[in-house]
Amino acid sequence: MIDLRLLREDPELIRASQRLRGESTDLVDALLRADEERRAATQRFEALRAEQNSLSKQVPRASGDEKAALLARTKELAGEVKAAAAATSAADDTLRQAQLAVPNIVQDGVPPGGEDDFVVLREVGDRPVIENPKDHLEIGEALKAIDTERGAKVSGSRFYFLTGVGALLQLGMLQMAINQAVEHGFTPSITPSMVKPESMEGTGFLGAHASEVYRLEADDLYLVGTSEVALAAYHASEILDLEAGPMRYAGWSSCYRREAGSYGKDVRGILRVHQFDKVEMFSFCKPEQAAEEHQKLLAMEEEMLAKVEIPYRVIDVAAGDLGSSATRKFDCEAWVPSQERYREVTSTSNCTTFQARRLNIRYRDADGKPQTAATLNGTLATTRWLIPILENHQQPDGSVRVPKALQPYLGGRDVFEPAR
RNA sequence: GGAGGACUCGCCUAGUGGCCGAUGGCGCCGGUCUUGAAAACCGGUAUGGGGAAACUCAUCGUGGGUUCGAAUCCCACGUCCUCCGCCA
Repeated sequence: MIDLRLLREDPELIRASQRLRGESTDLVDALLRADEERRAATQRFEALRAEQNSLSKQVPRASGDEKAALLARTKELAGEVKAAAAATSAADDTLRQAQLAVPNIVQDGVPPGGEDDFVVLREVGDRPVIENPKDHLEIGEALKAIDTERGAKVSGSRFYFLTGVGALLQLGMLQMAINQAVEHGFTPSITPSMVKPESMEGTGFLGAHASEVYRLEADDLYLVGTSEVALAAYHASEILDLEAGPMRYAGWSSCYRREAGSYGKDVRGILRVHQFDKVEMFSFCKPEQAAEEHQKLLAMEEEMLAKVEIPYRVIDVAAGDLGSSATRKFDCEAWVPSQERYREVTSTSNCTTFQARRLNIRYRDADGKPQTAATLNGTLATTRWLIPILENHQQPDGSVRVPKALQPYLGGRDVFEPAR
C-alpha cells in the first residue's frame, strides 16, 4: 500500500510512477477521491459520536423531565451514529480497495517499459563450449536424477520426481544456500507452506496474481508460492527493533504455483513446475537502508551462483514488469546451453514500505516513534537451478561435473556418472 | 470429534453497565542522591485516525448484537490450556 500522506502531498510523483509502469493514472485520482471521502465521513461520524458521548455522560446525573428529554435525544442520536459509522466503514473499505489497486512507486533509475525493456547490468562467467548440448531432462534421465514421466503419472503435468543424485543434488544445494545465509547472519527458517488468507493478502499475492495461487477451499488456506509470504507475515503487526541493523531470514520451503495461463510454455523438464523447493532471503530494515540492503541480497545471490559455477547475467527489471510490491527488482539469469539463452534463476525485490504497510510492520525511529519498516526479498537457490547446473557442467561422455563448492555437500563426489 | 477453562496496555495483574484508555507490580526511560554504580526516592512510559490548533474519535482476542451508554451483558468465530475419544 502506498503512503496516503505522500499521496496527498505529491500525487504527481505517483502519477509519474504509474506512467513508467505503463499503468493508468486514473487509479491515483480514484485513490485521492476515496481518501477525501473517507476523511469527510470520519469527521461526520466523529462529531456525532462526540455529542453522543457527552450527552450519555449527563444521563446518570439528570432526573425527571430533564432526563426524559436527554434520553429522547440520545436515542435519536444512537440511530444517527449507527448510520454514520456504517458510512465510515464503507468509506474505509472503498479507500482500502483503491489503495490496494495502486502499485509501489518505481525507484529512480528503473528502466521504463515492459518485460523486454530490462537493462543488462553485467554478464559474469564464461559460457562453456559444448557441442550439441543435451538439455537438463535428457541429462537428468540418464543420471536417473529427474523423472517427469512418473511425476505426470502420479500427479499430472508439471510434476516430477527427483531421485538418486537428483535428490541429493537439490538437498546439497539448498543446504549450501542455508549455510551461506547463516554465515552472513541470516536466521535460517523452515516456514509453513500453508497460510491464512490475510497472510497471502498482506504480502500482495492475491492481487494480480491470484490465479497463480492454490487455495484449499475446505480449510480456507493457501499454498504459498514462496516462503516470502510466511516470512513477511512472520512479523506482521509487530514493532521491530532495527537499531542493530536489518533483521534477516533465510526461509526453506516447498513452493506451489498453479502456472495458470502458461499452457504449452516451458513444458519440458523442470523449468516451470507446480511444486519446487527454495531457499529465500527476507530482510526487514529501515527505509533509508533498503537500497543498500537490496545490493546485499543481490551480492548473496551472485555469491551462490559463483559457487555453482554458472555463467549468468544480472538484469535491472523494467518498470512495467516489477509486480505491484517492488520499487526495483534485479534478476539473475543463468545461461542454459540447450536453449542458448539466459533464464531467470533468482529475483530480488525492494518493496520499501509497501508490503510492510499492509502487514503493519514497524520499527522505532530515533525519536522512539513507530514508523513503517521496509522489506526486501531475494532467491538464494531453487529447484530450477538444477537446470543450469546439469547443463553447464555436462561432459561429452554424459557425466556431469560437480562444482567444487558443492562437493562437500555430496559426500565429496566430483562427478555424476550416467546410470547403467 | 466431544466436555470444560482462559484471552485486558512489553510481562504479570485490578476491573461484573456510566466516575475506565483502563488499577497495581515488574521491566524500560529520565531525574535526585553518589567519585562511579547499586539501593532509595521523584517523574514518565500503548497504538492508530481526524484537525492549523485547542481538541476529538477509535481500540480491553476478532466480528456482530442488546443499551441513551459495554472491558463489563448476549451470540458467533479465533487462539491457547486441561480432560475424554480417535489417529500417528
